[in-house]
Amino acid sequence: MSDARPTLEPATEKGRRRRDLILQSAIRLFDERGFHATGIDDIGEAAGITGPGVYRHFAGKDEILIAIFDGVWRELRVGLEVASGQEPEAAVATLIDRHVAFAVDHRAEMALLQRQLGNLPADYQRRAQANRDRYEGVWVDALTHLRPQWSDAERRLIVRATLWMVNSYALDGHSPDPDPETARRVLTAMAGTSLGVESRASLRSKS
Amino acid sequence: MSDARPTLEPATEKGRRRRDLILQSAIRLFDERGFHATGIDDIGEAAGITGPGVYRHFAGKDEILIAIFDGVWRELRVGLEVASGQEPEAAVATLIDRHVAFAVDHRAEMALLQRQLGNLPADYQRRAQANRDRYEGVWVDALTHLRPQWSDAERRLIVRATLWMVNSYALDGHSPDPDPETARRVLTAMAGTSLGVESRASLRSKS
DNA sequence: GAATCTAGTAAACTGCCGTTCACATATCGA
DNA sequence: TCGATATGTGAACGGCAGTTTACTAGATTC
Repeated sequence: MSDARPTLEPATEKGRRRRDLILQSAIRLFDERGFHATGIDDIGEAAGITGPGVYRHFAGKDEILIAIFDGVWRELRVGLEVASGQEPEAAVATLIDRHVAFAVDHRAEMALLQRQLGNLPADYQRRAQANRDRYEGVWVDALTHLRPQWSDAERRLIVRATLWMVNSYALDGHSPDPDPETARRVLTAMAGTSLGVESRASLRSKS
Repeated sequence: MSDARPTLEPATEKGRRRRDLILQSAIRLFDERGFHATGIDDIGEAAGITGPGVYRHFAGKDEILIAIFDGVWRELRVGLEVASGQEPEAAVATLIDRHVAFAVDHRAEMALLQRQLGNLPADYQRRAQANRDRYEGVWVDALTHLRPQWSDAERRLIVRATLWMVNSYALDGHSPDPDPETARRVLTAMAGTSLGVESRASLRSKS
């Protein structure tokens, strides 16, 4: 028997490389043209194969976007772990630094996460929402120790507003591209101010 | 002869009402389910007619979204005009107040503008980009007088970040809904801080 | 009060696009 | 060397959803 459903876990080195190529191509194309405007054939072609070949690596178009999102969450979780051992003020500074760095260094992925989530089936959207709640929760908790005078709803609102603010760099077009270093510096300072952490704080903690 | 293309400008009062119904239904549905997940039949049904009936009022699905966007821009432009006669500091305060008010009072429309623009044809996206540049330009200009020490690229970056921050209220789900008044107050203060306008300033100017 | 225009319907059309199928090639362990 | 598995191709399929068409009922006008 030869045609029991294919594994979809890359078995060989070649398979791993192709899978990565597909993911990188999809990130670029989804970001440039949007999820629906990008065809499977486009993704395949950008990855050096034909459209149907993509199905050797992903069960469907949705799965590609899901894999991208999972990668983003995996990366963002690292920031949470680094911050988890620190005092509230240093923790917030770390969270900001990490998030800003990721948003600046991985524009397209961050933009996709904010814009294209609505294109996935509802059950995955719930999973993603749980990820987000957990991520924001850590920010809110750290802030709770720092600004107990704010209400819970206010802290949540402020954290969300701050995250969107930072993500703006990823979301906005690329017109008069501010160089990444400037963006990193300005956004870090703005986020610190928003959360009431003195910019001094966000400037010192280097990982 | 009876079938020269229909006008598409509402001719009767009934037509005007139906057109508005379609627009309001589409705003809600596009926001809840996304542009592609919402069918013409869904929109028609929500507006009390069948799918094809929508084509008596709009030339196509795209045109509905475009009409929504044009409405948003029309409304936002009013804020620009109000601010245009004022001194830089008051102008910025007015821009903030107006934008916050619109984002809080018209969550769905603002969310659509940020999220669903990518679903429209490229030539309309250019038109929308021009609208946005003009809108942001007024903010940047007012800020130029206020904070000449910042570079042009920095000002642009900061304005965009601030706008995304305010729009966060419209973009984020509705989970622990902070009441609109709190949101308005907090976001206005945060925006003022981001732009270096003392919150005192943003608190006084009431239209 | 016939002619005309508007608003609406049901049914059919159509093109796109994700997906599946049948088949080829190559890689590789035993 | 040989079977098994992984990877890839071209062609076809199938369904959804936006749109068009032909037709009807109501309103409006002269």
